[in-house]
Amino acid sequence: MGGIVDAQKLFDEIPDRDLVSWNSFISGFSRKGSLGLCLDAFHVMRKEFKMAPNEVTLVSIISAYTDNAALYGGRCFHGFLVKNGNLGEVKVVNALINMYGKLGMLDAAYDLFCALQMPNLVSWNSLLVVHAHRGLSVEAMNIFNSIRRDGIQPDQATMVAVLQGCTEMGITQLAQVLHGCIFKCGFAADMLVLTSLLSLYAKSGRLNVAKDVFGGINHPDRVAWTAILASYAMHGLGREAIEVFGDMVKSGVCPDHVTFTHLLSACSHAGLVSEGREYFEDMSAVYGVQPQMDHYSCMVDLLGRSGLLEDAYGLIKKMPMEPNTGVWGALLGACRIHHNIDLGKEAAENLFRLDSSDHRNYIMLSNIYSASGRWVEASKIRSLMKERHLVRNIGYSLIEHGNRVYQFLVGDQSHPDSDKIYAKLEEVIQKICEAGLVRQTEFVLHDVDEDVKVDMVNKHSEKLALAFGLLVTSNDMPITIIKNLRICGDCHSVMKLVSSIEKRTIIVRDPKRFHHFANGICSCKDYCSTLPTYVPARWAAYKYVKVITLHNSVQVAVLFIVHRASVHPVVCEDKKLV
DNA sequence: CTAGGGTTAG
Repeated sequence: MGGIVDAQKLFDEIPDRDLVSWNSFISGFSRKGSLGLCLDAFHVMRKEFKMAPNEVTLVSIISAYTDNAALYGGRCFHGFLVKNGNLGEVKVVNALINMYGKLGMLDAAYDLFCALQMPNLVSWNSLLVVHAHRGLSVEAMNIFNSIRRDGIQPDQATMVAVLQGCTEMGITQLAQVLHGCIFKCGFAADMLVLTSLLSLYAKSGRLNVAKDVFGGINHPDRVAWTAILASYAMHGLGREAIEVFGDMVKSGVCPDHVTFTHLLSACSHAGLVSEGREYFEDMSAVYGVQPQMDHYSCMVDLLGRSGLLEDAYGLIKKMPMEPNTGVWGALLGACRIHHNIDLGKEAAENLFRLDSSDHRNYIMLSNIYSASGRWVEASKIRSLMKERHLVRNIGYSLIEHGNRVYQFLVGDQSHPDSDKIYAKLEEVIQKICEAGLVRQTEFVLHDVDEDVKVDMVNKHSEKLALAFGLLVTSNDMPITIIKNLRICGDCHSVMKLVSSIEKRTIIVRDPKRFHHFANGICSCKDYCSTLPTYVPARWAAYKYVKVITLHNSVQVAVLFIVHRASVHPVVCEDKKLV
């Protein structure tokens, strides 16, 4: 809409047409997210005022490309910079590293970094952050190691990024080593770093250690309080999360929208419907936080899970904004639990309308149909999925033993002791079947015989990891399994029974939360998923998972050599030992 | 130029 004219008119009102004015003008547009105006101003500045940009100008423009996810334009601009010899300034290259990293071109980011004569700490951090944000834990650790090996003193941003990068793996040993680094590098009293650390511990299954780290923070702020509250919620301790909320308010720290998201989710998973309703009312009335889309999702989830499907639906109808996929997804999930096909269909239709590229939406609807024996409809959805090339992917489970992390895929036979693992699994399953295990196979999407279904379910990666854990760990240690998918209903029942029959504590982290199994019950109060194992889209970016998808018999072990408070993870790819 | 906490369908 006449961008150049607007930009010029606006600029005419500024008295000093020097570089500083131009830069503040351009960075203003950049911050507001208007890439078009940003470029118009740049054009006018160069062509009409014959002004040469400096690094501030260029960084603002690159940021605008990044924020607008304009990869093509960004690459052209990169070419323009090369042509004009503008890449001498480290800040400009750092901005480009950030742009490529955020827009998914990690190789380009890496190449730019390597071409730098003198990378500064921000260059390193940018490279680290883009890998950490993609969940590339091993790469993030390698970058962190390089920083330490080069004798560079990491700063707050480095520490935060490496801690975030490791959360995806949820490896306790890694958290402990990084904890050591934090002390060694002088961040023992840094609230931002400690907040990330407690979050990492919580996500590695060590809620108690997370609690200790939180206890060591002087005057925790809103974010730190929210992090510990979220940790309790994630571990299924709804009542405790509510207590934390009370303590937070008592200590004079104001909750914000993120705090309420976790609080409502805690109420939902603890089945505390009336408390959740109260907090939903209070958040705007008492704390001045207006409910956003996420809070409506949480409320729909809370009401829906507890069986109040009509209330949940009523809330959706009353929402002041157009419900998004999250809200409909929460309703659909509730419909699955309570077998409400009509409402579930409406939710699924809305999901299709809003996003027909997400394979989860197909699975959910297909699942609703197959759960009620409507195989024709279920198979229609499945073929639609196939038609649209929405492929299913592989699930895996990680388990620590010694200094190694073992990864099991669905039906994995690559472990050298695979025979023993399968034998142990069979023995355990037989034992718990005798104890009355009811197999849950309704989430198998294929219309096959019951015993085939049981066979498919028996090979789930978490069951293999569990059998491995039973074989190699001592009886007094909990078995901790990290999964890339939600745990399925059958595995969930198996874990519960094994915990009571074998008298073991089993901890399973799925992408959303923890399940603590002990004495035949689970901390999630059975609000678990009952879905087949599909990899969510974001996992497709994982390099080491990709390797496995290509060669099914590759065993990946991440080996950590702990060496003077620095970690050197090495990915070993041992071919299957036949 | 990097920069803490993130739930809800899987």
